[in-house]
Amino acid sequence: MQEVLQNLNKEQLDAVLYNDGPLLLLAGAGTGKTRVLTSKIAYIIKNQMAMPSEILAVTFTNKAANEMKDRVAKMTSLDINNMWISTFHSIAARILRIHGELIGLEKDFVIIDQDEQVTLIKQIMKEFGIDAKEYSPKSYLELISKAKDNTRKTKHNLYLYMFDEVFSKYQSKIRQMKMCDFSDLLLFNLKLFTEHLDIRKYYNKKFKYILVDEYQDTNSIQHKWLKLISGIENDSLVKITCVGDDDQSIYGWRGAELKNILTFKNDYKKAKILKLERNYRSTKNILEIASTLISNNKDRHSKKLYSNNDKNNEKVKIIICNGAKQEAVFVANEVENLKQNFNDINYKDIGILVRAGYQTRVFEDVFLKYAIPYRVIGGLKFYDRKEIKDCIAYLKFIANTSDSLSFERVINTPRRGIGAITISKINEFANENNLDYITAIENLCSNQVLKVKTREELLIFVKNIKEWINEVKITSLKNIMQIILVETNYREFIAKDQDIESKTKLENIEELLNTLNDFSSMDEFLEYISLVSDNSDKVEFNSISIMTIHSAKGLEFDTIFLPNWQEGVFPSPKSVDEKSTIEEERRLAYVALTRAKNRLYISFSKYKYEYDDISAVSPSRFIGELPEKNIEVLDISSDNYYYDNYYKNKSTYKKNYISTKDDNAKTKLSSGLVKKCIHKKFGIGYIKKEDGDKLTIIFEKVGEKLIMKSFVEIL
DNA sequence: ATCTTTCTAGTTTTT
DNA sequence: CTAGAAAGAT
Repeated sequence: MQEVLQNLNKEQLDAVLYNDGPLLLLAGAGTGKTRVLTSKIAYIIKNQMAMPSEILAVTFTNKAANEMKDRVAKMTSLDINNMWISTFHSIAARILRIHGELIGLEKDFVIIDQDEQVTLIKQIMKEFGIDAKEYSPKSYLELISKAKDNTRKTKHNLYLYMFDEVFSKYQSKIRQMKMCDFSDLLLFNLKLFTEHLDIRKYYNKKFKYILVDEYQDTNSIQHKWLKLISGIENDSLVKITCVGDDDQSIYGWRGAELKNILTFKNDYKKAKILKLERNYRSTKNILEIASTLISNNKDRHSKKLYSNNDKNNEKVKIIICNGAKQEAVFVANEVENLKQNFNDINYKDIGILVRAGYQTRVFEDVFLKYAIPYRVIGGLKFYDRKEIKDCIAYLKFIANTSDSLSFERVINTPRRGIGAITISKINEFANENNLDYITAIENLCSNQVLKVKTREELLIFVKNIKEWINEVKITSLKNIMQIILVETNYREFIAKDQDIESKTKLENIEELLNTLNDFSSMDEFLEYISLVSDNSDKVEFNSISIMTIHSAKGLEFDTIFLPNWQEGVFPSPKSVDEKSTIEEERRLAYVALTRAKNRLYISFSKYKYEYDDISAVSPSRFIGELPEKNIEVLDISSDNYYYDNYYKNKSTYKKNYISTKDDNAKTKLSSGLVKKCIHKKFGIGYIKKEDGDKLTIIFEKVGEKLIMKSFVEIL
């Protein structure tokens, strides 16, 4: 028992030991909230206050859930598979798989992904004759999820042409395809719990302790769901522990309601409120600028974070740059400087956090040229790649031949000579007669409506699908995928585009096959990719992490770079008019600042270079809110070392840009390599051997590769 | 039906 | 400038 409680401070210990009723734990950034949660679970189990299966721990991300599982497993050496530690959505899905049929849900419902949602909305807009230029499909989707995620029927302040019609069509279509979107998972849970009291009571009784992470991010459905599953209506001393930090609430745009955490006592009248205020992560300078910044917000619980960390108390650096490119070059150079001057700093200790996804690109460009290893976290996910989606669409269609989205993806990939007209005929016929696609095609082909060639192709397709449907019952997922790939000539279809990307695509497909090995059933796999799959790489290699601030929440790095702190970027222009959203932007800034342990760099540009146009921009208002005594300003905006006429003469710049790096590169260069080159994907390399139009190149990042001459630029 | 070219609109954050 | 969509050509 002692080892579970070891290394906890007084505040943390109090939080772990309080188990008499509802508890709200306000845990500031870096105060060890995950430690408290995991220690609490371990304590409850070791003390035999509950069985592992009687504990429910809810998180927002898979990353958080996995981390919690790992830590609990280490502390208790128990099988964590018995425990309900996962995201809101996974738990909701799990419950629906068991009881969904009671409320008319199919046992094998599929979760719709984002791309599919967009496709579907586009389809519906077309049906209603809504111009996609005038109204974006995304705006409909946004409003739909807003409407769904809000249990209170507040009227939305945004009106869209024919929104109600689009909404109800969307809903009926996804139900027709046996699909649920993310909001549905929780909505159906609410339905289940309200219509079937016995089920609700079963879960109230089953879960003796409920723990909720990042409570400030709950939306109104999740809030209601928690009240139902915890059984608060019948028991004012229900054992629920909610951990959160109102200052880190950054998902308001997704429906999160800050008031859930601010007015916790309204829901749980007997609640105890505890605070964690000792920060173990950051230096005093970092903590002070973060605290000062966030104190400009009005909507918050008051709290005072403090730190005893005196080591390496460098001031926070503000870098004034000329443009986005220069900011990236500065970071690249500074990274190398740090690595040279401090032995304990490595690429993996460095994080670059940006406001929006598109900002990562400049860094990718520059790091590739500098041969600095990096990875973009949360960017393009494995399962979002075209080739992978194609493969999965085949699997999904086999599992559900009413799935129109997978059908449309699959029917003419690879090319079968089935075009838009044939597809819409099939669609129409299927809809009118309420048939699945296979039956619809068979019926259509039995008369003479379609051309002979089209008919032949369609019948082959149908025959294949039927075979695969049978085979999937008797063989492994990997095998069926392999069969599909061979019989559709999918690999050849990919390989015929002879670009370098086709090779990686083929590799991705092999990777998918490997992954399929881990699953015994289709359902399990589909659930995994839509809810559980983590987009972070499994192999953790030593590289700089580049990501959005949103996806950095919960993480920490020795050194953090925060680029592009300009008005018009951060705060995001879409949020400057409303007070509530500007406070959320400030919280986002607070999250960004508090990720840093020892070193923090904030930079901004004086100019933006956009669409071949230059305009002046001003620094973010948040920079003006930082206390001067904790910062140090460095203006490099006129420094040629970083700038080098790039915008006046691209080619000159490119050469200078590489040459500034040459001295470093030479030291890395093993002897015998002569000609230097750049590859779009692999970065800097040295040509070892030339054989006709093929080159053997040793890349700094990825090692030796055989590459076509035309794919590299020789310097 | 498919491949090629011209045009045009555009950058928040995600389970 | 660039991705994606519409129009044009085969």
